[in-house]
Amino acid sequence: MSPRHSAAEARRTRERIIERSVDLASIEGLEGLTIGRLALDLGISKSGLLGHFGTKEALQLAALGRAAAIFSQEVWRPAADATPGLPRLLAVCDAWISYLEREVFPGGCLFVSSTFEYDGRSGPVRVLLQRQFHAWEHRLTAEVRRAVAAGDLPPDTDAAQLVFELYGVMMSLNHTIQLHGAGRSPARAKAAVARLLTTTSGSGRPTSTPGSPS
Amino acid sequence: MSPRHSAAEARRTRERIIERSVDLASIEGLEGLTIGRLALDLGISKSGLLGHFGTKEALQLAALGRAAAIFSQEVWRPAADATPGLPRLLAVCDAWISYLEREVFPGGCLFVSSTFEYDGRSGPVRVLLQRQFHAWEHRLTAEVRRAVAAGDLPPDTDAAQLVFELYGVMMSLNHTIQLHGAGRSPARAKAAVARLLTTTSGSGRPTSTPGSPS
DNA sequence: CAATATAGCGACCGATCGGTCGGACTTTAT
DNA sequence: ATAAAGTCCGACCGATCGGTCGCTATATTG
Repeated sequence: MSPRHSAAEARRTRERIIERSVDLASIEGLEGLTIGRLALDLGISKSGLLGHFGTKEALQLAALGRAAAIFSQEVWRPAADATPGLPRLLAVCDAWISYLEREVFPGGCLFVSSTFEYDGRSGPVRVLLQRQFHAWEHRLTAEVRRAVAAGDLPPDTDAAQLVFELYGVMMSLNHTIQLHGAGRSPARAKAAVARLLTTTSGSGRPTSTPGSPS
Repeated sequence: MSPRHSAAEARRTRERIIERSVDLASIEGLEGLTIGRLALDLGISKSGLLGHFGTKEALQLAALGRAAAIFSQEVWRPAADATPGLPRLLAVCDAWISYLEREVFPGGCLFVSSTFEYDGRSGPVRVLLQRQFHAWEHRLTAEVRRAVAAGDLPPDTDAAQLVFELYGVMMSLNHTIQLHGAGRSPARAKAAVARLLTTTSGSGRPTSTPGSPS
């Protein structure tokens, strides 16, 4: 049906491969993603699939790149319209929590799981992961600093420290969702973010029960 | 050299296998741990190794059990002598950070990485992981409640929320160490814990730069 | 001492892994 | 029309996977 060997169709095939790879890798891991299984899943041949990338590693890098695009689309873009500084930071965190809650990647955030998969090894995949994390960290830190400059966060705020802790909240959320199911954890994550980013005068006391936990 | 087929020697062999499995699994992952590699590494045969456990899954479960014992030894026991409640909680967090900082498992906390490896699957390994996490969570929560009862934490403290956030700090620390190297992250983790567990009157404001960051 | 149990070994199994190769076929460029 | 480029396939490769099956050698039991 239809031309199956045109250049345009080839690009579509490549896209399909990458898309499926991202989903599969989030479940089985970047290494657990196998060419044969992927090809069978897509109804194409192993060699036809591999012809698009050459090696499995190239496919992994492509999948990671696509995952970054999806993450950016899901977490950063919804907050792009918010005013820079604290409002955008809050919007990012909301989108981030929603992204984890909706399980955009069926097996949990691909970056986090890939990091734990590749933390002991070396090679291009690990390097790309490091760069991606660093970039995201940089984006967040810059936003925190903007919030500080705007006076929405205390002037002595340690931006890197705040980002470190925000990360922790999101990783705890991701972990809980994947292992135990969502449950109350999204609400907990929201509460934690609020406590980290909201400097209501008087009480910054941590972890007290919120009024309405929904 | 020496009797190599005695029952006592067999137990020692089994121990050696499990110990090595824990280390290898923390680097390569529970699934990436392969029988052949492990046997070669220990200088024994594949079949001789597998004879002790029957299946790879049994070996994985044994490794997870051993990892739990090590974790308990490293994180819980140093705090066992502290008085229950907040002091013990602080001691646990200190030991926890130290455990991550010293990289007791060379590839990072085995439980965390295993969770991300198995979160999409099912079977005995995942079930054991769930139980182990639940047990640890329970331990921590009980300690938080004890601290609340003793008046060392505010009476309206949400214990589960606090544990959720402590988890996040430790996971962020683990992640940072494994991906970027330790650097300032242990200090950040300590600051985060202090902010979560210390209720100095007046300022509970988050993430301000500490006086001496070492 | 004889009988039994078992630790460990070497050879081997089917399955699957990532990857290669040559050709069939279609599109595109000339 | 013809040549060049490119997509995709089926067959195949060596390596490795988890696991099985006798077998030997030793330790334990009676």
